Amino acid sequence: MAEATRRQLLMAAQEIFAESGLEGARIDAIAKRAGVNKQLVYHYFESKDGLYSAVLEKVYSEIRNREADLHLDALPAEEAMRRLIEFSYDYLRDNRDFVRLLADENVHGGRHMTASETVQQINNPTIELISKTLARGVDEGLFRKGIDPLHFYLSIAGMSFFYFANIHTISRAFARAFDTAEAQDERRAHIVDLAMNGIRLRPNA
Amino acid sequence: MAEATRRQLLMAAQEIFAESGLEGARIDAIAKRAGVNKQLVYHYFESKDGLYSAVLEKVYSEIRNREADLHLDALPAEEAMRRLIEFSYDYLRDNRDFVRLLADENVHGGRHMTASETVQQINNPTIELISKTLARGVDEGLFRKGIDPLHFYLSIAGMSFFYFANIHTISRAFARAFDTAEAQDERRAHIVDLAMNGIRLRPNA
Amino acid sequence: MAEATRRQLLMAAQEIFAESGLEGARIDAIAKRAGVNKQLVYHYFESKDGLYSAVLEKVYSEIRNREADLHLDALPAEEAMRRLIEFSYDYLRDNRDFVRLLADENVHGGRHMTASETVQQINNPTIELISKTLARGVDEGLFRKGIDPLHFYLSIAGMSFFYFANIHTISRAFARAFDTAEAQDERRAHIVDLAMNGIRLRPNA
Amino acid sequence: MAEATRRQLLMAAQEIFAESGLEGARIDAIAKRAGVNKQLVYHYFESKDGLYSAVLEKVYSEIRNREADLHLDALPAEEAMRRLIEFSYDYLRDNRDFVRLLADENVHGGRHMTASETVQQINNPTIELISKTLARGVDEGLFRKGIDPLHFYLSIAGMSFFYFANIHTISRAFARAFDTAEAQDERRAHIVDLAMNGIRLRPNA
DNA sequence: AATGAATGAGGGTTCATTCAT
DNA sequence: CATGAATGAACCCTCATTCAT
Repeated sequence: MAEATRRQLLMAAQEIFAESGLEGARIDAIAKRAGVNKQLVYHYFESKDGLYSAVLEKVYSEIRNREADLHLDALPAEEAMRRLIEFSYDYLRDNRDFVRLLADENVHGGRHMTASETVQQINNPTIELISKTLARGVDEGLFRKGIDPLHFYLSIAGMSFFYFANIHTISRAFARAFDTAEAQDERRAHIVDLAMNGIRLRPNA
Repeated sequence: MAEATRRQLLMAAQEIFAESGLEGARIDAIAKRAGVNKQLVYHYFESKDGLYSAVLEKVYSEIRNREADLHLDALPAEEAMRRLIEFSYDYLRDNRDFVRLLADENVHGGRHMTASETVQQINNPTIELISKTLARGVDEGLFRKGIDPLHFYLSIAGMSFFYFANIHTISRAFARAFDTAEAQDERRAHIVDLAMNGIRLRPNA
Repeated sequence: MAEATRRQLLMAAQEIFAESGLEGARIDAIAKRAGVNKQLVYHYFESKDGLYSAVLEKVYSEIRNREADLHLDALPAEEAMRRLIEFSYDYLRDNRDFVRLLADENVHGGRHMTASETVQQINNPTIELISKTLARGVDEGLFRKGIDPLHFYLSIAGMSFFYFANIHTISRAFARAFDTAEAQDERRAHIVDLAMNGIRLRPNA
Repeated sequence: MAEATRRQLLMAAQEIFAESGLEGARIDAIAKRAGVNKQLVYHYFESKDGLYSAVLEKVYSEIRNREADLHLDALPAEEAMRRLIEFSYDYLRDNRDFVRLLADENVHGGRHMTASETVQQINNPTIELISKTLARGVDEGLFRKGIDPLHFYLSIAGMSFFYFANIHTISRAFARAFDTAEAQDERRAHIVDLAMNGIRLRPNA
């Protein structure tokens, strides 16, 4: 079945690109892991770069569905914001491929995203959500005024992303294991604490 | 002169590895930019990986000297911490090569740092500094208790790093130019604001 | 057709390895003479050494078929042994590639033959044949007792091999042309004479 | 001291050329083993080939002195010839470098010997010696007539040379260790026996 | 006499890609 | 839809050799 083959290739490519980066990945290895002929890569995706772009589209688009499920509107601002931060952390923790692919794409100057429209479709709703939640919090007298939603997004994303993207050098630098569940829970708690207090009008003692 | 040649190579390599990543970089291009013969790479650094490791050592060790110049001990905790955050942001802003090399090294699993001891020698003093400054702030009744210095470091580093490391995808995703001086100043102000309020006992309104 | 390509490569490689030795041979030259792309060497044989091993296997295995055709059992011992010596000389004379490859492989410490089983399968039957023929000659009262078949094989092979393998230095040393048909016939006659009389009970006057 | 340096280089070169062949040998390795600067190779020998030629000259010229010491004239023909055969075997056994260099030089078409006169000066006296000894044996009624001295030399040399030159493939082919002292003594005895009986009028039973 | 620094040519090998079926 | 065979460009690296002192 044609569609199945395409999917196999995409899955294998995601794994291998995440493991080895764009240039480190081998078309042969991808085809082999997908269990199909190498030439099909060209049949379906035109080139290695085409395949890479398709993988990026795929991992990006997978976020959307998840975010939509949050249903934060019904919650109080405090609770909503906390969930948003947690979600943003959890997503990276559970999708390490996404982290690695994003890092790698930036090493390559983001050139595979030029053509893509998916990326914009994804991030802007998130900013909208943050914006609304911040505003609600301000109305409720909980959050400080003047927090830029985009920058706030970059901050919470950054605090999580940095941890997972650079886990190798960080582990080395601090001679500590950061790959355990405990370490990751600790990190999560810190981020939530720092970000929430960073925007609160009256922080927790 | 031998030492000059070595330095030339190292500089050229830093630039090109930062531009293109480990695998994207071409030994030919590095030698050409250094204005020396290609074989000297092997004479001085043994291999491409050896050269890459040497570049990483170099960029890492350059941070140390800078940090030592901060002299934060004499300042009030609030001021000291603000300067530390600013420094950590400014350093990444002014050393984009470092950001890209760090990202790339992590894409490759951090394998070039295994042998290096330089990395540890750099980060631990920073954590010490943060630790002391946090303690002083707590004593002065300014900062909240219980902030983990290592995690706080990861947070402020992450907020800056994410911005510079992923500037390509971010610019694309939000259809905004982040490479201007204004945008960067804005980002800096946000990080300082969020981080400082994140640890303050009584945040600024 | 894949098999044809493989064969072409093997033939070209045999010639060029025999001409220039393992290290003197150029993969480019082999591919060119085979009329195929260089990369196919790696596709079919994995490496230059792999190709070299394959060539050795080939030239070794080609002896077997020939030896089997001798049918010495039906002949009197004297005649059988003479034919065996002649065959061993003629084979080297007519397969100079084999001589050169064997010499070269030994220059390289015989490392390509470690894996091969072909070699043993070839030589042992020959020793068997010599052994039986010597025994028959002893029974017939023609040959001396106590001739070691393996050493006798090494001797007749050596007398022929030395001549062909070192023909360059020999020609130079004795300022004589050894590459003519006459010189070769003379050598053949000498070897047969010396070897046969060496094992006879009553030598020819 | 200049002469000492030259000698060091020659010795190191002999070893390494014998180990690795002309093309396998590295100038760097030779200089290092000699404990001198690489450039001196060019100073003293002009090129790698020049050094190789010098090594060949050296190992060839070392035979001469030895052969002169034999003093076979005073001995009975039988004894003289036996000693000659033994010497020719022993020399190769004790100078494996010579064997390997000779084999290697022939793999390369003997091109380094073109210029040399040493080689001729060495071999011709040997043939003379054999010739005289054979003649004396015929006169004494011990040896057969009509043995060609040059071919006889090639035969005894070949029986020994083949054994030592191809010891790797031979060991492999017959799954026997040929590098032991016992095996070598056995071989020596066989060669003497076969060659002597090959030329005797009445062989030993 | 001797050295360290530097070079150019090319070697084996890899890999994305295309051809032919 | 899928495959096996084949290619060309280039990459890392090696090595004999020369330059400058």
